[in-house]
Amino acid sequence: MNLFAYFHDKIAAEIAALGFALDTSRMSVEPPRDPAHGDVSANAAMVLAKGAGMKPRDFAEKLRPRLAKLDHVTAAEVAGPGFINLRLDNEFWYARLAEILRVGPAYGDSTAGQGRTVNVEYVSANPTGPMHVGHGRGAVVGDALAALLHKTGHAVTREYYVNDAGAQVDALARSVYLRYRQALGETVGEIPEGLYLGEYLIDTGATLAQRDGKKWLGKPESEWLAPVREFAIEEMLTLIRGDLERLGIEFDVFASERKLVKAGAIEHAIAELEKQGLIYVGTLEPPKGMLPDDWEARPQTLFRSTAFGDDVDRPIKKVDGSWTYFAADIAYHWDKYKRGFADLIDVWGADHGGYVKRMQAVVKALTQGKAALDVKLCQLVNLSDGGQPVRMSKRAGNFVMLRDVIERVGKDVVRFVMLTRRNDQTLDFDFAKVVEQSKDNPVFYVQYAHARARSVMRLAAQHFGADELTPTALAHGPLNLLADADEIALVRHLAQWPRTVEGAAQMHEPHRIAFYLQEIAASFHALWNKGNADAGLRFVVEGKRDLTRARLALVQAVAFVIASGLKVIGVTPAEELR
RNA sequence: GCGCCCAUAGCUCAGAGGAUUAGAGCAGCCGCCUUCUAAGCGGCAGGUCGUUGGUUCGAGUCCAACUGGGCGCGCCA
Repeated sequence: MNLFAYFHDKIAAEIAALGFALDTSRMSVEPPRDPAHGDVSANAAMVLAKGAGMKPRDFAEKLRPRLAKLDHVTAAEVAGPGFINLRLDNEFWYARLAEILRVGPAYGDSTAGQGRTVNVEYVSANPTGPMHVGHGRGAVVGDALAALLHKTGHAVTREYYVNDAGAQVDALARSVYLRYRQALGETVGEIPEGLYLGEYLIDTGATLAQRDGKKWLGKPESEWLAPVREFAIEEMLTLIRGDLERLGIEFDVFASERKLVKAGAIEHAIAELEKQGLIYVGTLEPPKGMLPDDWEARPQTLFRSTAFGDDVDRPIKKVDGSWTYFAADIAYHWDKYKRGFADLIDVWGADHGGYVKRMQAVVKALTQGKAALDVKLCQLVNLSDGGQPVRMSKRAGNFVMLRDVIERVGKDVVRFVMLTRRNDQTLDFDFAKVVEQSKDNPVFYVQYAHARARSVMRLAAQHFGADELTPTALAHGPLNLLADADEIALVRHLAQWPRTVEGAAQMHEPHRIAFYLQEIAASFHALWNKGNADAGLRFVVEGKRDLTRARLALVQAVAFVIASGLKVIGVTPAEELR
């Protein structure tokens, strides 16, 4: 259970019992910043005193005795401008420990989402080549966020938008055709401007040659473009699917832009906007200060996104009359809404930052404000190897492929490291550092804590029967023998897991999970080391079976919470490290 | 020029509008292995939370302006 939500309800009930009909939704119940102030801190008095016609401290004093009588509360104190701080007895923490053992890695699961439908769209890399490291960051952030929302009781759909229409896939088809001719013995020379240079396309061209033989040689583009394009997209998606599989990511939906276009979804969406008077033909002001060389004023078909907070209205048609990418994205987001999603989340690269406002504007317009779109922008990943920057150039086609990174450091390392920074901070990824086995490496540090916990349990198995070490047996053990202040402190910390999960889910910030796990690992390593200094504080104490069982309960709970967190991140907990 | 993101210890970064004392890690200094993994732990030292205003009982957190950095800026996706 989220103990802070629990006490929020308790406190709200006591306020009601005092005869006040006040809105307690603004009241926060949190851990105090300074643990010396207690276990639970409520700002009720400051938020509610005005409504009750009282001074905050007077209100707090009136409420205090009632809270002091709540179960497991040993003290209620009024502090500062009117905080009410509660201290809880050890029994409460033993109950939390037993709870963790009872539910195992499902600890932290919550119904906060109330089954709300959420669509998390991430990766959505163009089907023009394998995934690179930047895609990897978005992939991990999106996937962990989806897992987090699932854990908090949302109905989550993981979705990948395939940009299989438009100029890029035409360029892909031409690039593959070139490699196809090459595979059949032609000399193609320099790859022309605008085509893809990636060496992976050599294989694709060869595969096409193998499948179709000389069928397309010497034919006009109008004949081969469509079939080659279809073939190439499928090949690229196979590559991408392979990359995702290596990362352990599985999508529920691959949404095809081409299918949407074919079904006339763009026309429908634009017609809807037109009905609302949000489409017009006009001429935009040139961007100030940075004028494109070939700029000339011309009338365009525009979406009035300024009506919803955007800076300028946005074109939905190109000069040749075809739809812009934005127009397709309008249709796509409306489609998501019509499929029943009230909450939309897009995970994009930071270079798409300029599109956030217009997309949110569209979602507002098409759903009459009933759907919310949150866009998580992921900053760059700076690759280095032992401190030496790894330079990438898309132009030269030598960008570092995600699969190579996974092959070198492993899926678990990639996933964890991608969450060691907020999504909107640039991330340094050093090949040498992330596989280092030291406390400087957060992945290792957390894995080591889990492995240590498992190691203790294995050792304990030599002294106890298997039936004595099951989580249930441990939960029913003499937990009250846990008396060391650091042991209780660790239980407290573990008991914050549900709140951490709910907070991270609500704020759409999966990195918080990685940070929390590092804290738990640190607490556990510290406790472990107290056993080095004082043998009486070791987890397994010769001749003290009851005390040992109580401590094993704590050790098992640590393992469960770390496993619970790693599951959100998509990392396999290590049983041992070699 | 405009928009978005960012600015917290020497470095890399956390920080849900709250309390006399803003936290980690690294680097620095001093310590801890006869041991369940020392692949670890403890301690010391280190801060005008970019600047200036504003809102509030209260601001690292919210608002505005400014300074500095990243990303982007009509018919690419």
